[in-house]
Amino acid sequence: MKISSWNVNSVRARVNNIVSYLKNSNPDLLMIQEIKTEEKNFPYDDFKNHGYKSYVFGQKSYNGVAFISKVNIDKIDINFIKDINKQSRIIAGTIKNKSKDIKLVNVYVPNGNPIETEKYEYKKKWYDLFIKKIKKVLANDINIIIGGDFNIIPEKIDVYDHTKYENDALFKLEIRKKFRELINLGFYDVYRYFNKNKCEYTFWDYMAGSWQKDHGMRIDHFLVSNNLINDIKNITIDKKPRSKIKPSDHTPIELIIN
DNA sequence: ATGGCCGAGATCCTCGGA
Repeated sequence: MKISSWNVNSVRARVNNIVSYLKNSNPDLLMIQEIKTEEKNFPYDDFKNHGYKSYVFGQKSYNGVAFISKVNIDKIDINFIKDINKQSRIIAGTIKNKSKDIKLVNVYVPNGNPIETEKYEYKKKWYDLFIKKIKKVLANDINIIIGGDFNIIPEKIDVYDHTKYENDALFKLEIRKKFRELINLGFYDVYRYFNKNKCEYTFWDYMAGSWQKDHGMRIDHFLVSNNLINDIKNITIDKKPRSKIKPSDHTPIELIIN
């Protein structure tokens, strides 16, 4: 089974790119973030025409997450944490793979910049609430996949020039520690597990010719609970969608489960 | 060295993103 995650930066502006990705890459399930629209304006039919059912947690203009899936997703949960700013940032659900129930958590974590503002405080609080909730979930569900835009650069190797990001909400030590804290509950950063020293990115800013210069960062991740790691066959970053006309600034990351 | 974009939504600019 192929599960992908992609911050699409507006689902309505990206319908053609998303459909083309579904046709070319054929994921069984795609987690998308930053859909920037309410459920009532979600382009359900465009994906339905290609055999995908959508499960949406939207918001007007900002944020919003969804599953686009060929496999059935049960127990959809749009109240995973109590978001202090009432923003639509997490949709969870359960799928069956072989005989295992797997809990999927699709996240769009707050950016947090600039750091001397409420936005950064919100990001830290959001992570604290999320970590607390995941700890609770682990008591009942042993097979968990957390995918999405974590807005964290885990290590120096994960950004084109780490010296520029020491005081950035994506790379501050304090925020990278939240990522470690989450992983230490019992998860693997799957990309890094399979690629010990590889330098690849999932995001390139629209500005400053970042894509052309490969000034990117790895901020979109798949974490899987320890129980699942031996079921993971591979993980890849597909750079093609970032090179298309009218691209998102992020590109998909794809997880293959046996 | 520096700065360079894009989407939504209500106008002809602001906010947010990373």
